Amino acid sequence: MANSLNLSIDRSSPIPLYHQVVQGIENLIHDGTLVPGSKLENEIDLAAALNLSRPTMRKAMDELVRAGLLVRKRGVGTQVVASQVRRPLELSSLFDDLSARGSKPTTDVLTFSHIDADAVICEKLALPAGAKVYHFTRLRKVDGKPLALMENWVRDDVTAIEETSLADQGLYAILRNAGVNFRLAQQRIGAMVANSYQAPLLDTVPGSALVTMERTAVDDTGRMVETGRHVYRADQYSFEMTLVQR
Amino acid sequence: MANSLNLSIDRSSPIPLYHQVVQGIENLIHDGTLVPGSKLENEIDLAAALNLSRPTMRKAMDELVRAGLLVRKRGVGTQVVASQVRRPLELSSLFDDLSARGSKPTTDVLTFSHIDADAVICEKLALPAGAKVYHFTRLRKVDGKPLALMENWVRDDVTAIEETSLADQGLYAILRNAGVNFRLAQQRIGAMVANSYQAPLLDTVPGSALVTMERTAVDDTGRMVETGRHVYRADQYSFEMTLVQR
DNA sequence: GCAATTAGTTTGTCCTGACAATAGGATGAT
DNA sequence: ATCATCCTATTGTCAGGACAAACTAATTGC
Repeated sequence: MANSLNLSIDRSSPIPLYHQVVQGIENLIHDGTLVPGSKLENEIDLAAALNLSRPTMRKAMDELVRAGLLVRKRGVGTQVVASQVRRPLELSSLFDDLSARGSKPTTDVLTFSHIDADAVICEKLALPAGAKVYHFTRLRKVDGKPLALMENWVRDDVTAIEETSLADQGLYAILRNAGVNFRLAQQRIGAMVANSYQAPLLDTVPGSALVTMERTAVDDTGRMVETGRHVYRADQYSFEMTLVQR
Repeated sequence: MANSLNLSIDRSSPIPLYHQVVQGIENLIHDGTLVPGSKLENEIDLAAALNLSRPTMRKAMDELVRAGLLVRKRGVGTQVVASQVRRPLELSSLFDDLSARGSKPTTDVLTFSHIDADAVICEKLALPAGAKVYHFTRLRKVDGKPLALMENWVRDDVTAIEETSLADQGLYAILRNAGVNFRLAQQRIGAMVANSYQAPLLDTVPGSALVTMERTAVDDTGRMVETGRHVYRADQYSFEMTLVQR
């Protein structure tokens, strides 16, 4: 069972060795070479087989354990988790997620303004009173059918935002292009029933179930760049994630 | 700004050094000694100040970065994230969460049976056809008010479950006591509107919003031990989490 | 004055080596 | 046969060193 993984490591590549191992094992699990429940060789031998040091091998396996693909037990070994693992939902935008799945998301910009932030928004973005922010609401459709109604506030000292660019691409893509490196986000997921404003926009009826998501995103300098409140049609969207015990 | 952290490391303690550092810095952030946005000393000096090696210091900081408390940038340094940090919601049970918050959760066991798993459950728990499982539905109340309606299936080869013990403690506590070490869970969060069965149990009206959660938990041997479908009153519960970019 | 180069700081990656802790099976004694 | 003990395999923790890459700021050259 414990066959040495058939991986190729490119030491001249700019991408870190441990990350190459992560991707390699991920692929082996995805294409079925590593079947769920099977045991891996011990990390010492694996490292030797790939001409890597043990810490590097360990770092790769750590990532996979955190991602929920592997399970380790001291004195026993490492196993492939028996589950059809979905992407552990990292910090990404809805637009990117949908695009990656092959759907074609479109965006209608419903409102767009550059305004003084009210007290609540100043609080959420840790801005001084009187700061200005971009505020806009968008309707996200996929294959022509409405999926999400999104309201966002973005601090205006990171980049200028044009209404037209919001129609073309996701908010996160715009901010990334402007040099913003997102690091983490605080998120809250709940539920509500559609009101008479939301229902027609989402092509549903008042009283139908909606998933709500509030998020505030922080960049690599510790600034809170963006906060927003989104609602999704519950029959077309839900949040999947993998929780890992530490 | 860059004052050496005032931490005490106990080398004789059984808890790992890096974890002591994690807890120490967590406490400093919580009690306000390390204010949001402030810069930490560089890892080399910090390690030296605590008489630790750099890898150990780094491992501690890695954890804190993953937990969303710190933000690092090459060539620049490490900062405390400017956010009112909530617990990143790990793999824990509702019962434990509520208890930790000081609430007093109670449980009504509505149904309890030991049955043949149907095809869907066998699929979810990766069990062979014809395997038996425990199936039960519970109503979780806090301070006497209903909060969640929970339906669960547990494979029966991990431990025997008594209906009476479910009323006293959380499911995860029972399984942990039986020697089950949970490692990860796949989770999906969505929304629905209360139907005529759920509404009276949750002390609300049909048509009100509910948060739905489906979860399958895996233990350290890779077995899928438990799967369940829970619904929560949307006005009393939501899921909070911190997403970290890797 | 302004841009390009350079130097210094800090985190990122990778290596080697060592010992500890745990799980599980093998072994031995009762 | 059953229980306790030992042994082995494997992961967990920790140290110390080396170089690379990215960012900042100062210096230099024009």
